[in-house]
Amino acid sequence: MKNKIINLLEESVKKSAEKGIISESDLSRLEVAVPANPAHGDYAANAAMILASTAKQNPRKIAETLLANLTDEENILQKTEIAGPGFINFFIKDNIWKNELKIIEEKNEKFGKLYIGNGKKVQIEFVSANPTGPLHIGHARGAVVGDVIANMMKTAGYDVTKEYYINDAGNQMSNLGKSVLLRLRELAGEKIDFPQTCYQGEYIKDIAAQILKNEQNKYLARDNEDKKISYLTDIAGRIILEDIKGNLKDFGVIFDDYFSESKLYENDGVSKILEVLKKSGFVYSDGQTLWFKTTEFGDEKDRVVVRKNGEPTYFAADIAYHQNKFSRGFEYIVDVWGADHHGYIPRMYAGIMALGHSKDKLKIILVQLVNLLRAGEPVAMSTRSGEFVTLREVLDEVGKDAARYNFLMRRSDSHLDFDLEVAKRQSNENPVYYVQYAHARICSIIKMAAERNIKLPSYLDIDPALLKEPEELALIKMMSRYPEMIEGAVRSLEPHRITFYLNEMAGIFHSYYNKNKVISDDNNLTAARLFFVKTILVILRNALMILGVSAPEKM
RNA sequence: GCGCCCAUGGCUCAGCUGGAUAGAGCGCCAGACUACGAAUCUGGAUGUCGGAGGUUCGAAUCCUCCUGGGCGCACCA
Repeated sequence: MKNKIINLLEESVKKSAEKGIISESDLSRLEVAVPANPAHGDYAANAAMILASTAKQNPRKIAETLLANLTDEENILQKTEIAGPGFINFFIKDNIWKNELKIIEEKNEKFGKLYIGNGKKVQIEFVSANPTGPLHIGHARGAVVGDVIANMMKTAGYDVTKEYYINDAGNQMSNLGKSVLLRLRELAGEKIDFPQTCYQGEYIKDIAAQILKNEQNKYLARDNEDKKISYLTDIAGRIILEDIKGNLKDFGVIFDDYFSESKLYENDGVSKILEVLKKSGFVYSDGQTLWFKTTEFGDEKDRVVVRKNGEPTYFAADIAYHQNKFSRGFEYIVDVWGADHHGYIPRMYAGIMALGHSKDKLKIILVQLVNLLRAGEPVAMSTRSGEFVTLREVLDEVGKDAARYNFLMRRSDSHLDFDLEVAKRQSNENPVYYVQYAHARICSIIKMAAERNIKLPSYLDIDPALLKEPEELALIKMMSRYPEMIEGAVRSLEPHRITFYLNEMAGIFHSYYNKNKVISDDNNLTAARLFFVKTILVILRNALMILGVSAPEKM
């Protein structure tokens, strides 16, 4: 619908320009938006004000010209008006809006699918937590945001791959092996002074116990320590990664790929990239140390890529990793990071730009930390002490739907209070149930109709003119704009727009439900309303599907 | 010290990339089930959009400075 208005306007601008009445100007700033106040029409355009600055004419006069040259071939406009400083307000005929119901019915689960992605290959990388411990609640938010962004982009016609990057090459990993070794010896009865720098969590003991059971005492002797640690690192890493995968799966997050950092080092992959950068002059040496000139791309200082001891840094691997992504044919890359990594952004951009990739091929989404509460009181979280609430615990306690929905209720770059008590409460404080309840209610109505042998009508069976309640019209417009909402969410990569949309829509529906009976003695009215609520179901389902939240038929 | 991100009713947050009179939810008070599901609905008020300038037809939104919070500033990942 919005596109139709834009087309009408563009035609008019062209026509007016040909006639020389106005000088055609940049149309890229042309904006058609839904006004906050419904009295200002279904859509409003700022075209006249935009053109006024270059044309040096009164915006209202330009608006008049544009309207005079507007040809509404499809006859969709009820009226237009010029308002305020030069807005053009468009009022669309009710029957045109109602026509959208037919489209929703026909497209059904495909309603809201877009083609703006055009099959473009996109990779979205998220979570990517080191397999040194279980996922905690902070990872959960990133997991949902990444997953839903992926779903949105798929809906919009992108060819999306979800990837988890495993940092399994650093010394945090060998620290894991060391922690396990020490706990093993402790379990075997030795008195161990367990260092602060090691992983404190209980899960380390569990893993140690498991290994001890399988392999008895072969780690007790003090020989070949490095070898033992490396072996234990490998085993523990695998156990933890399997646990992570299981948790993510139960959270509804399934990755297409798990990409191991160590793979980057195969065939000297990392050094080869550094060699390339050296040749192009972005990498220079300072004694044994290799530096990357990230300052050339706006970073505060240059960054080390190979340490004095000859080992490449994490950053070096990350450059190679991103090059690898491009080499695999991804045309657009989305990284979802914790907000505490924001200082890393200029470096990452420098990395890809030095390798000849345009900056706009990479988009980094920052997800702010989660403030965990229980009944309003902060829950102590400390990774060092091993005290944290895991994703598993959140899932067990509040459930997948409530957890996911709660993480999607704010923009990802703003802090989120997550209250475990509120999230599991089945009450009006919990929007997920508000939306799901609307869905279950409609299912219930449809079931009731079936029990009374009332056929579920299709658009051709009903008289759309009977849908004339204010809530009906509001919902019809809102549903028609669903694809526009999705498009906005995709362009801005903002999943929270979907939850806000759903809350609003469920609100209008509940209000409508309380005022009006769907099933009544009036057969024609019943048919019209049954069909109408059926289309609401379509939108709710499609949107919840993108969020990875279930649409229950009863609750 | 330098850099990035925030600051919107009592609380938690939206505000469609600069638009018209700034919106929800929670909480508070008072009401609505012999009616398709009360996990619902109806009504009631609260704002110098942290402060001060600037940009223009127009600013919560963009620029500068200040105040107050969060986070970064490794040859860690």
